[in-house]
Amino acid sequence: MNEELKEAYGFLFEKELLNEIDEVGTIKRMKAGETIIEIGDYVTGMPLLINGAIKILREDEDGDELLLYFIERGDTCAMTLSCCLGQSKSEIRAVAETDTTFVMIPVAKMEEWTSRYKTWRNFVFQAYHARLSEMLDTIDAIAFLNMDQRLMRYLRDRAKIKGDDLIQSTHQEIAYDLHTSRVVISRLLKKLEMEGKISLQRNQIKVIDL
Amino acid sequence: MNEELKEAYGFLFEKELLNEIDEVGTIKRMKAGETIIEIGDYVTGMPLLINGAIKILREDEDGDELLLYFIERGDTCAMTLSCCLGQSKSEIRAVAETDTTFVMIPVAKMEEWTSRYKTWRNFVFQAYHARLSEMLDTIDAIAFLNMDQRLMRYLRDRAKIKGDDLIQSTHQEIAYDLHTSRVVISRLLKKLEMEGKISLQRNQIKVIDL
DNA sequence: TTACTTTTGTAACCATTGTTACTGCAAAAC
DNA sequence: GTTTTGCAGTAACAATGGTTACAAAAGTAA
Repeated sequence: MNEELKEAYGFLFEKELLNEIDEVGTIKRMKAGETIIEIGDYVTGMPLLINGAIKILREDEDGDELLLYFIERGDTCAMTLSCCLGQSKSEIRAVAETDTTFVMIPVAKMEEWTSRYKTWRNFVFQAYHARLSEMLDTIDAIAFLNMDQRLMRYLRDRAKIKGDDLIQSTHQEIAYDLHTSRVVISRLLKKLEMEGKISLQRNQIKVIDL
Repeated sequence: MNEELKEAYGFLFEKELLNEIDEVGTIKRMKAGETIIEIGDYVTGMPLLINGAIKILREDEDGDELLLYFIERGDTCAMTLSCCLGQSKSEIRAVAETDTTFVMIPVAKMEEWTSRYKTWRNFVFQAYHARLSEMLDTIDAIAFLNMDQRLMRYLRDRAKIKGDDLIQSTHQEIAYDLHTSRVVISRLLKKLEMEGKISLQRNQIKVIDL
């Protein structure tokens, strides 16, 4: 049995289910920045995240992006899950935020386990629950917050997920995630630096106190 | 067996499950405008919508509202569902959009049925799926559309749900749903009227061609 | 070193949306 | 009928965020 799998999911699933996962699942590893699922792709499996983090993005017709939320260890992508059950194409893009490891479960098994294992069923429900909550948070942020507050939230999230106060990206990349322009982000970052909340260098932002 | 229940859910659930629903569920009727669930309420049951429509709203700390989506016949509120399983308080407000009839199912039964009935399980998954989709649409609207397009979308939705081109509300009510101000809505409605897309009277909007 | 590319800083300006304030009108209450 | 209340129309202005344009700085390659 794969050790990483056991470590990440051992406390959730019984031995029997873990064995089945180990048997039919395939371990995948992705480098930070690689695209895991593209919009419109047929969803062939469901990823159980073992290590790292994945960011989930939405896109409109013009190709404008928006970050929806991050997925971390012990989580799965309920959106993918949802697509699996509906046999439909992906409505979102998934990109590795850090180097990641996950187990890919074939669609067919998911269905079967849902009736056989109570722990699996609970896991799936809890995944849906978590995703709905994240979506609500995202909606709150877009609808109720100004860009400066959204930016602060974003920086906090990124720092937390990386477990490090140093965020390595360009202003342009942040602008894509928040669906705004580079100039706006530069402007607001400068303001945050003036307020002593962050410090700026080329390609990196250090979170001091957000 | 309740006839309305059979009519709305007969094609989804087997006879046995329908009987159980009929037995433990209580039929509720609400007038348009009545609040069904308030934010912070403990969720004691899950509503299966038989007739009418319910609108689901989100609120921020300042009491500012935002319409998330509508629920129609044959649907349930996945948010409520999610709260049930998590034993938590409601994160949203549900208000009857039209006069509505629904069956309230006690939380305990839900869990039980999830393991016993495949049809129920599918129904629950499909409800989650539908809700995630609606949330995505909502996010798209807020993030990618301007207020005039959001307003058109809103009017179309309301007309469709009511099955009638005549929408009865004040500009202020619309402003609340879209989380903007009355003046902005009046301005945009006037523009739509100029363009021949709607006609305006006090307390009502007639959709002509949106 | 120099030349080139990428990233960031900044100013000036525009567009959309939000705010305040006031008016006229319609319906309901008296 | 008159008065009162709530709704809608509109103007003027403010705030936020988006756009264009250009310069300076930092990093990379030659």
